[in-house]
Amino acid sequence: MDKKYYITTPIYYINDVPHIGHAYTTIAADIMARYKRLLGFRVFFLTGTDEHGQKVEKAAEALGIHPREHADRMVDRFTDLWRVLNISNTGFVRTTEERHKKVVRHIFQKVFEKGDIYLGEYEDWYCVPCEAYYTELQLKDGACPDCLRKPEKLKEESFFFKLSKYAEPLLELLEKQKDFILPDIRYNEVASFVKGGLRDLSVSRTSFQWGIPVPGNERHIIYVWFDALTNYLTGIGFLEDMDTFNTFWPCDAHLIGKDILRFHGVYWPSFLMSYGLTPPKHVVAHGWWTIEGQKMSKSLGNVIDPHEIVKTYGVDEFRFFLFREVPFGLDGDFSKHAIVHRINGDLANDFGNLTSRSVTMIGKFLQGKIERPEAKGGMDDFVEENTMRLINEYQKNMEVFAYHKALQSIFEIVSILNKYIDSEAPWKLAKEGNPRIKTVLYNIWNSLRIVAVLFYPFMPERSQQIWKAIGIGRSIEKVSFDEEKRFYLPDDIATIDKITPIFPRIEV
RNA sequence: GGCGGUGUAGCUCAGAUGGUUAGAGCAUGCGGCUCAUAUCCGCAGUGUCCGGGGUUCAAUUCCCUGCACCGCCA
Repeated sequence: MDKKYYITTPIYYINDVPHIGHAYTTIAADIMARYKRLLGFRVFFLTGTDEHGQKVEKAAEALGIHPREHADRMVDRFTDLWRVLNISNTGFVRTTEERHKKVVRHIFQKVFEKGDIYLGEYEDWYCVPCEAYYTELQLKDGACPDCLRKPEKLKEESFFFKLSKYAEPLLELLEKQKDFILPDIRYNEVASFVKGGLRDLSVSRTSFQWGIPVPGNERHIIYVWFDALTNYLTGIGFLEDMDTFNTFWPCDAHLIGKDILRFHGVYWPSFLMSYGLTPPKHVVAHGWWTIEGQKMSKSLGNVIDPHEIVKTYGVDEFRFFLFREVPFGLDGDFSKHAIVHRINGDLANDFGNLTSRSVTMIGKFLQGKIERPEAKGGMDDFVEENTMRLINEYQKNMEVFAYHKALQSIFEIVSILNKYIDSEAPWKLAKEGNPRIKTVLYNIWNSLRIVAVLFYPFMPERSQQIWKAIGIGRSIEKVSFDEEKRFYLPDDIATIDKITPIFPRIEV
């Protein structure tokens, strides 16, 4: 059976400058995409940009240009960053593309014909910067409860989606797919929201023009979330290329920030059920990053440009830090001290130094040639057994996006290897002319090769460098995980010599 | 206000269907090695396991209550 995997990031709103939060979600998706490819899956990895809405319209107006032109300028900021961060997406949707508008109109039309969308009227307060609607009660002293800016009062004719009709089906979905929402801590949040009763959702606006008009009633623009969520269908060829679409739908995982959980955990599956498509398998919500202990905000001026971090610390180091530092799902704090600490402690001292000492010993004691083991003893079996055990742990954790735990498993192997080197003291075996030196270095070489594979989804470039350093010429991204997760002796290893540190210490 | 969660070593956290010495990483102190990026390895710790009450032979682990913090909703 053909193994396939479909993973998405949200489409990012082009009015924001890409920051650590965007990078985080996208790297998280990239890690899974790379991991699944190693396992032999056909992966579709989709990201994109959300380009409609009042905010874009107003920004363009302020610049005196057409919103489309504004969007064209802004979208590069995202694609540039993805290139810098080594994002391996296979698709990219812009909501202004014709193929997308076609899909949105189609879905809207069908859902309307089914009777799940009807014309009504509502009165609400709308906060333009937040793109959010509030009832009179939700306002805080007449201001937006989120950003405290003054909202606009709206009384409009609007199309409504019969969300209320889907409370029961949603509860059934949540009951049937206990892992629909990941991590667990977010599950109740969605469940209790649904249990609290759902009111019908306004899915059109007449207050601005920049968007996709409602079919048959062009005065109305389709609500940004109805428009945006639908990108997950567009991206894999819905309507245009149904073969591809049918291969990859239903989606395996939508990665999102916790702030848009409701849209993905409640609205999106409802839209899909109404249209008649299977809801996604998982919605994975992660936490937020603070910067040096403070909430990220434009007014504080502490929004960090990911380009800067990459320039200072390196792409892989940045990718690594984000998932090593914080349990996936929880909030985290980004600070210079923390990233330097992680790089020096985990990467330079523990892992990098392990690589250096291993490579050097193979060069010195075996003249750069790994050989088949002859005699066993000491901790030899312990190393192989535990490497195998920890590979399993790693895989279990990767499957549920517990990246931090997966990384912990890798570092347990690293730690075992450092202890192993110490207890077996290859330099002594060499001096004694003990043949077990071959066994010990064979084991170290094998574990190290595997560790590089395990690290690969997180640090693709560094992993490749390590493979090269231990004499493997193959491209690490093309290997089969199952082939590599065993101890063996390939016949095409290059001579192994010295290396310059792969993760140099950062002196402070 | 309603629902849910959390509160364990200096810091970040793990953990026990209740039962002998409650764990890991980081940070701190001491010792060892020399293959290695002044890296690595070993040892040493310290804890009213949030407060109060209850169930029990026995609770930090279960129940109730209080406090603090967090999330979602209104």
